Amino acid sequence: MGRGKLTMELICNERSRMITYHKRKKGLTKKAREFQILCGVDACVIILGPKQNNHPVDVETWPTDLVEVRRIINRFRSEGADRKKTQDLSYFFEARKKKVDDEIAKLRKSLHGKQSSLRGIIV
Amino acid sequence: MGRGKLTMELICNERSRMITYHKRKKGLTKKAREFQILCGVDACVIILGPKQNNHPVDVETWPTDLVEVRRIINRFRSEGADRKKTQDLSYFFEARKKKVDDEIAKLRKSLHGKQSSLRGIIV
DNA sequence: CTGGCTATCCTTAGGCA
DNA sequence: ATGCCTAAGGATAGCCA
Repeated sequence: MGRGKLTMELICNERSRMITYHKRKKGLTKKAREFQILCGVDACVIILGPKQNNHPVDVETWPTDLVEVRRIINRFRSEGADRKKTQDLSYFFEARKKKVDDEIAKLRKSLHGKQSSLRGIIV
Repeated sequence: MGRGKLTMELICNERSRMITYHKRKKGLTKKAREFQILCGVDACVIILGPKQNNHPVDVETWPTDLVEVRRIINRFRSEGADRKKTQDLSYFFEARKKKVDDEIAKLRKSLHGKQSSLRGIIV
């Protein structure tokens, strides 16, 4: 954009990169805001800026209200994870592991005093 | 944009809203991708679509890899919260309270046997 | 709905003060 | 760094097939 096309790769010149960082950070959050308003949906953007010497990392979010950000993350964690269960392997395995853990816990509980019968069985 | 300006408010017509939803969702994630590549930063977008009858909520993220999304959320939780300590009131007060509590604890400890000198002073 | 098309508006890279 | 300016390229609302 601007005066001349930009190849889609990391901007080498640090000064240009920082300027573009600030400009596009603003543009991205603006788009998120418009998207949310126009379409009436929850949209959340989290930006973790470049590491700078003697500065904490620049953090920017949309919405700016961290309570809102957390709310959307929580919705994502529950509804999003649910939605993607069959697509995302790690979630799948996490869910399966939990199920197995719960089963084991239940067994342990109901088997008090029956330990002998479990000799040689890994529980 | 497009043919004519758009007022920044919820699009009433449901059909138009859905079309715009899909178009802008694509645009937003593209911007996030470009931003990440050009500037070499962690950027994460979470979109929770409109509720539809007989459909689970449409969830879209950038990056599409949920492991990456979680990594960025975790970075945000740790570094982000840290960064905003001085901006976010709840964090600010939490931090201040802790500091005061620590001071009080320290005082109490070092003043064993000197209680009389604190008579009338709230500690 | 799904996928182009395009007139218009928007974003922004590079300059400059 | 900090903030405007502007030309070019990008995004997209409304249409149409």
